[in-house]
Amino acid sequence: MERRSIKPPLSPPPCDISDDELVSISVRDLNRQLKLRGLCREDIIKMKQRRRTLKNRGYAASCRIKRIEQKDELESERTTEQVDIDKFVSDNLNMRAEIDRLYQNYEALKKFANQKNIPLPPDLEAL
Amino acid sequence: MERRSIKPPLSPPPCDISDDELVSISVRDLNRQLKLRGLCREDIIKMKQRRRTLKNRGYAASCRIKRIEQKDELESERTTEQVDIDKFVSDNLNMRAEIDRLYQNYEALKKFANQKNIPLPPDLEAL
DNA sequence: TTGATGAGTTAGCAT
DNA sequence: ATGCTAACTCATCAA
Repeated sequence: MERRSIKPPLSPPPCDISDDELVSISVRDLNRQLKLRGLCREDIIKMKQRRRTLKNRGYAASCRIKRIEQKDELESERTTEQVDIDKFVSDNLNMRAEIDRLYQNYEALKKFANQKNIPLPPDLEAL
Repeated sequence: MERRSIKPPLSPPPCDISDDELVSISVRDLNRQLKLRGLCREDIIKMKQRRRTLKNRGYAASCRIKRIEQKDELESERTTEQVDIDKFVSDNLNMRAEIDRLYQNYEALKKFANQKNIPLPPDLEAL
């Protein structure tokens, strides 16, 4: 799966600065080093390009990681919502049962009153 | 954003077969064409490699599209679930109100019975 | 051989 | 200059 352990394929360094150093060093310090080692203009350009490529390698990696994280986040949000929905469904069933129970009780009371010929005040006749 | 209109960067064809032809032609027909045109072994290998690369270009594109589609799907599922949840929240509020209303009515009836000194059968005393 | 995918390179945009 | 991302190439794995 992993083609290069972490960075093989790049032209060999024209001098002895390692990849890790090269990407982390500041532009200022890099220029100083290059001048110090007395590299020719060509090598300086190559070095700068190598630095840019190494940086890009890192950016590409972050970009991939970010994509994966966003996908994972979406998936976990979806899972959470699914759990919430299940809870709501269950709550709804319980409440429907509760409504039914209360309604039955209420009707039973009215029926009881009717059998006993007890007139109910109008505001208690409502469904 | 789009660096190459759809396929520019590949060594120029060693003969006049276009990229589109090359990717769509069958291996069998390709071999026939190559023999017919009398290409040397080197060019044949190059041609095969160009074909493979063109194919890979297409695979990479499908892969990208697939990723985007999966993400879109996840997002739209999430949106749907969010709508469902909103509906459940609203339903729950309504049912809670309904339960409260029925409970108040029921209590009012019991209170009425109490005021009139009407004994209720035990099964109608329940909350 | 074909198709899919991770990693790396490059072009081009935006800051 | 720096960071990001789409498109591409290549290596590698599975079928």
